[in-house]
Amino acid sequence: MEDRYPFADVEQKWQERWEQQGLYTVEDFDGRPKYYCLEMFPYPSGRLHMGHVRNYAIGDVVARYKTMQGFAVLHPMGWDAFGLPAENAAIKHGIHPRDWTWENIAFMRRQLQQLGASYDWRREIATCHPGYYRWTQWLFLQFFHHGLAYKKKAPVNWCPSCATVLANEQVVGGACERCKTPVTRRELEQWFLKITAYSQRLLEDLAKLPGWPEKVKVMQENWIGRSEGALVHFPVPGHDEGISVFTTRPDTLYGVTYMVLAPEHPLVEKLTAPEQKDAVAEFIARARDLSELSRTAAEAEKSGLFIGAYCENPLTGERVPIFIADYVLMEYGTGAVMGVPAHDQRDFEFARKYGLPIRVVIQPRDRELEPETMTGAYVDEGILVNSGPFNGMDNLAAIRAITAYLEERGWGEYQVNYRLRDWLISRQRYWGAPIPIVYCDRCGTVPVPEKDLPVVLPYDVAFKPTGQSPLKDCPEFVNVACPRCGAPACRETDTMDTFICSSWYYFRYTSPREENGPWDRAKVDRWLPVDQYIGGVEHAILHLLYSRFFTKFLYDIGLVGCEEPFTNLLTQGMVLKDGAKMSKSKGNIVSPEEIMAKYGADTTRLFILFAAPPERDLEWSDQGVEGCARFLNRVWRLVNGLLPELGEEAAPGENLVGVNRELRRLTHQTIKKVTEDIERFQFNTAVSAIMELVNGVYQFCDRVPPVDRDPGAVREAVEALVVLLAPFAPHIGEELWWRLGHQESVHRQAWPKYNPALLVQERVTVVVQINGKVRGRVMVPASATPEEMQEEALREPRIRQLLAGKTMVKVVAVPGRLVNVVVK
RNA sequence: GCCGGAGUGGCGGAAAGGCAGACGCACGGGACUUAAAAUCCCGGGGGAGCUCGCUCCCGUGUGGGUUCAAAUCCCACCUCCGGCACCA
Repeated sequence: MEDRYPFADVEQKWQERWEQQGLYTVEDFDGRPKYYCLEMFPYPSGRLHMGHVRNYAIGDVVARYKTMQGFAVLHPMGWDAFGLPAENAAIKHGIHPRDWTWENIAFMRRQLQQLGASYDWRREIATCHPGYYRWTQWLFLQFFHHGLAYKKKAPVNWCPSCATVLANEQVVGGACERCKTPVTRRELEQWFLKITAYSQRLLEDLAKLPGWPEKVKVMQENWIGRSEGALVHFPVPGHDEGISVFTTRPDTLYGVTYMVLAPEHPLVEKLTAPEQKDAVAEFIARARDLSELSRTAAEAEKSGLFIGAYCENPLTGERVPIFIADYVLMEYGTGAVMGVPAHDQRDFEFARKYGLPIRVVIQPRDRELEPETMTGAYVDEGILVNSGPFNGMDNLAAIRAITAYLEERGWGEYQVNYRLRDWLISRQRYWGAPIPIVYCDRCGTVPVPEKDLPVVLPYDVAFKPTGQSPLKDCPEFVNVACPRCGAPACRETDTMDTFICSSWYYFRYTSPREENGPWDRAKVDRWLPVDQYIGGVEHAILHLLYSRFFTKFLYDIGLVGCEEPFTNLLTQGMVLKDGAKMSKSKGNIVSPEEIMAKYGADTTRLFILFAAPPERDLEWSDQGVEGCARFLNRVWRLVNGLLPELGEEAAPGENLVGVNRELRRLTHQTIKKVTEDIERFQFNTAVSAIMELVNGVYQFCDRVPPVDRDPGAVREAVEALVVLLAPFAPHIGEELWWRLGHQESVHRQAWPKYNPALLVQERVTVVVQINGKVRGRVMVPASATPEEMQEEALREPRIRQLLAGKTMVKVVAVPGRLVNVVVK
């Protein structure tokens, strides 16, 4: 008999058969309730890494489990196929991005099939396919027609190494997310999507997502960064235009002793006094040269410069000196900040450095602040002083009162401000979806008509990171007749940020080959929203926020019926080796190919699911993998060894007692545990429970001679084992299922149900505690009442001995668990 | 600085207020074998006592609290990880 599971043969055999049978194809309308299980699609970088394996192993368990529960499960896979690495490969290795990408896709698709993942490959999509990006372009035009795609000249984050613009989201700590080069600033004409129009809804609707991890919701909340306050207008004597500032603390308005503008603020040039012009110009030049990194670097000294001009505090008519300082950001608020040194730490430091007055306008209730002796700003609550008509008012009340006062006089208004900025989508790159816009001298900016989509990427293009799109050097692409007037015109040569492509792919899976629109509405309504989305936490902000934005927009224009795309979200942890993320530079990469070649897909999957709960980081262990291989061999031997005595289908005997009854109890207990654990995504403990079942059946066989075994009870245990294991280790599950005499895939079986009556034990051991410490245990009938348990516990000689001479204060008895005797 | 999350044996981890350490890895002992591998069985939190069966004490980052009972709940603190960060 084979004593080793021949994984290579078994895996290949079943993968071929599953494909022939179309085991994983799902029809759109088949009467079953739907379940949409989605894993984040990969960038086709070349080959799978362990993070992918983890992601797709988790998704596969969920998809198989839900299928066995009777759902029609949509479980698709595709490729986030546009992006920079393809172009870098072109530059480095002289291979065309398109060819490179399609080769990678072919290789990685093969790897996913080898993993045994249950995808409906008929629904495969790739964002770089014209049949897909045609609709990416079409969706861009919908944004355009609704005024949510616009072009403006803007200071942008520029990566000198990648020679491209980066979205704010792609700048991490002042450096390029991809290559870590410090980001600099440039002024360019760029396309934007107006995500800020959805700030409030993106924030509010987080409350409608109870199935998302708190962590992710908080990260999005911080990213959107809502703050409430007032917009206050400070007139500048001698000028028509005043300075507007946003403040969250209008209650401190009487404490303003200076004003600061961002160096880029348009008013700086107009307001600067003649004698300060040179100094200001020098200051601005220095600020511009500083990269974003050093400018925002930690607690850098705040430097500023008086521009020789004054504005007026609208509440007091007081003269307020105007500074420029690089700590004020043009991108946030109005690019101007009022300085209240007494009640803002940053302003306090700035005022001390430049000798500006500090005026206390909020006094704490328990002491008196003196500007001369203060060592820091007072930012807590208190009572207003030095604040004209508002003296004596509680500062929280004063926020509202002063805002109302400003509004009455037209000096300001209540305002909500967001940190979120519009989404810059232009990329000066080749390998992306072309922005479907034509520039005509006569007609201006003209959208490409829908009938002319897709705007196809030309194949013959030179790849040089020049800072402008390689498409600029491609006359066949650039030169086009204006769609409106027919005159010679030029195409937009920038391509779209790849995050656009991945913001709507989950809709496309429902109708992947649809030609009359981005999707078939009935199919989107059938499948969406995604019931379970699974992927890395690194997408907590970017991808997930953009996808939510797209969905809300599409809902508003009537193209989809849901406002949130992903009902439940599981963010998996990283795969670590020696405590660190696997990376080339650390040389700690474990390749899935090698592991799968050595141990097979089932062992690889099993280990990765068993080693840690899915949300936590997972420490790779070669010995742990070895242990999982050993376990599958153990299952293999157990089931094959029992085959001869199992015979035909047989129901477990009625009213079994003793060991056979105990075996049935173990079987049903395991079904219960595994079901509950999968429901809450505790795959590691689900696998443990299956291991315990295997250990239990081995022990049963060891202790009970064949004549005493109930064949039905044994068959029940073995079949439960195989069926419960199947979502985790689909190949060995299938093979053993057929060996057990079945003629239909294990993956089409109904998920087993446990019988509660069989879980009940006649007698249970309960712990007896004295003052909370375990001092003994007694056997009682499972149905024993607290009183009976107490009686039984107090009859126990050892307990009586320990209680001798003590006064019993009270006794707590928890049925089936314990008796606790409290004594003095 | 602000916001999250986590700290449990040699290791990965388990315990949804009720026997801390399931399951697995590593380790030790035994069986099988000429031998090894594979496999199977048994044993492991720390300390102390002893009639060798068991008994007692201490143990879930630290200190306090709630409770008959706390890894779990509350308060304070320490450490590590993640996110945001001159946000006005």
